[in-house]
Amino acid sequence: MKITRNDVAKRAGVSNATVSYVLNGSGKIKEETAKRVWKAVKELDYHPDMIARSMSKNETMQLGIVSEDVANPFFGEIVKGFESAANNQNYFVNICTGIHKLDEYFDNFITRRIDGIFLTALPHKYSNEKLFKLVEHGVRVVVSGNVNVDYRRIASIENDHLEAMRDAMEYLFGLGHRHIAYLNGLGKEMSNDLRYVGYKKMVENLELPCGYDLLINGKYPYATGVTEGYEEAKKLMQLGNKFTAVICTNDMMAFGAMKALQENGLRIPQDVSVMGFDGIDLGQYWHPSLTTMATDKNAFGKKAFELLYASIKDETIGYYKNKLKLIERDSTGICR
Amino acid sequence: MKITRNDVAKRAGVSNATVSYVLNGSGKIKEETAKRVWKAVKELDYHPDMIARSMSKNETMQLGIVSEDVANPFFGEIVKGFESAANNQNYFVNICTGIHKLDEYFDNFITRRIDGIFLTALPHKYSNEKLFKLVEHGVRVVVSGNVNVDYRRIASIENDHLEAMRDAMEYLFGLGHRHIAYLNGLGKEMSNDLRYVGYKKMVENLELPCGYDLLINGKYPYATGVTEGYEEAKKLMQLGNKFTAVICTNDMMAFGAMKALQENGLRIPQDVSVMGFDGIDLGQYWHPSLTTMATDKNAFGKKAFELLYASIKDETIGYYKNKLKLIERDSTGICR
DNA sequence: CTGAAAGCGCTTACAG
DNA sequence: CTGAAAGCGCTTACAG
Repeated sequence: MKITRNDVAKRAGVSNATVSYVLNGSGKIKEETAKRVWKAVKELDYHPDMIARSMSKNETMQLGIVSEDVANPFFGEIVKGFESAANNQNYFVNICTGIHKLDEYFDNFITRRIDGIFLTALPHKYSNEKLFKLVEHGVRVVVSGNVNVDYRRIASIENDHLEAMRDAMEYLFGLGHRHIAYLNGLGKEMSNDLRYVGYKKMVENLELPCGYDLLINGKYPYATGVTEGYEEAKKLMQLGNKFTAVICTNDMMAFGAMKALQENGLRIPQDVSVMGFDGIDLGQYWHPSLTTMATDKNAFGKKAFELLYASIKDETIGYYKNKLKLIERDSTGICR
Repeated sequence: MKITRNDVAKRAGVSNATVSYVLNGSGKIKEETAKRVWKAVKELDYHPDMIARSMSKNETMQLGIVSEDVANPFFGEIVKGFESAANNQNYFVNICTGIHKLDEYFDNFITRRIDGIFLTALPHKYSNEKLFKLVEHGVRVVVSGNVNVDYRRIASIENDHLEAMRDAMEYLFGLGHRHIAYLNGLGKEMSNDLRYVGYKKMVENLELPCGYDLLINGKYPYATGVTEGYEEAKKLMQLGNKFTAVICTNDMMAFGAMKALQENGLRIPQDVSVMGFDGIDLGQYWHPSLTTMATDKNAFGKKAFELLYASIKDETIGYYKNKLKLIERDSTGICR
């Protein structure tokens, strides 16, 4: 038989309500009564029932995090930062990999009365309409990677990819590079990634002679794994245009790209410089180690939770723009 | 105002119970009545409340998966396989990173009435006693990586590391290697990892002249990231003993080890062969690509779910031993 | 084939 | 300072 509050109450010789007050620290209960209650709890090995609590409190203390790709260490680190901060406030977090249609997840969040979610999936996977529906049903949302959402209605946290791309391009420019390629993890039609936008802008600003000839788009809608980096680098080489540096949408792609370039006898960085985005740990062990625009992933996840928490507690719709930092390593060098 | 079953019932002109029967497909309801109910559901945009359902059904349809290190792609893939299979049976899965003390999580599982968990964390993080307590409280468990647990009481799934290590050693032996090092991700005191046991056994069986001189233990209790591989390889070199091949506890460690070896001017595989365990995708893009003992991660995760499901549905305590497969790539070669 | 009603285990205003 | 009781939104035997 399951031990309930009633059992505890009986054993402690008090009422149901008193047990609640003691356990939740609400109400003022005589210390001596409280002691009896705690004693009964221990003796019976009583575990409160959160389901029943959720029922009456109308909050579940559960949060969801929808992440595009848990197998990418980049997201893994963010998730850790988020979860750690959430646990400190007694939230339990559900991680959803987004393999299935997100619509199903969204319905699940409503049906399970999840208090809030952190949504890092790409916008093409869901409609903003669905997002608002979620909010209407009482699920708080913090979004990342969706430039089209109205940030006055939905809290959001973004990497400042525009600025980061500018820094990356200026860095390579400073090393003498004028033929800089960009391997885009997104399909052609997806113009909502600011790295893409930033790249095109910087090609103009720096008046690069290559123009857009070195821009390789990926699979629609989105694929940024090692494999894609490898394949896009192959495509770039097949084009036959001159290039001396390659920027990739993320580090994983950069790993794949390096592999392809090396297989073709190109030395890094002597013949071609390569850089990525994200700053995952692995980059420093790659051969050669990877220059990258790094995000402080732990802080990012923590900040995401804080925005969500603020949204739950006092309806605050926050917005946070995260700055990336250049980490210079061995995969980039002076243009010869 | 929240829309409930009562609202639907009223609108459809039926009772509360009838709505339940229709939505759950239980009971025999006239088709024409059912239609009215579904119509009302649509019109009101009604979402059933799982919390209330859990309350009366005494099942939450939530599963937990406790994974040592979500940032390692190896676990990420397993998680995906598990989650995918679970979703097909309408389960929702919570992924727990195990950053905090697992005891807290365990209490959480009870308190939240999680139907079952897949526990892949290392045994030193929890006591078997705690595990049994979980089961007593109605939480089903499938465990992995705990050789000490009684597999007649707790369902489990294990990689056949003993056999895999034998295959790995015989493979290297066949290439002519007689001085084979093992970089162990676990601390000295942890003898419950079968790779470690298998290594020592094979050193004996093959009568390797190196004996145990090339066995490097890791940090207590457990650390198998790139960094550890790097550091242990350094230690190995400092020892000054002759070695021509290196086996690592997992692929991530192998990456770090390769880096350290290369930094010391050793060529892979010309001067030293390196292999890992796991078979993560990244291995094929490394430079040189990594020879490894691979697990079918998706299948592993799926199987884990099936064991858990069987345990929930009909109290079956299953056991499954997973076979690894040698993937030969460029990081290993004939001993010169 | 359908409805009235008890029950799941908590919380919390309201009395006292 | 403590208790009796209503309520949270479902499910499901039991009647009819």
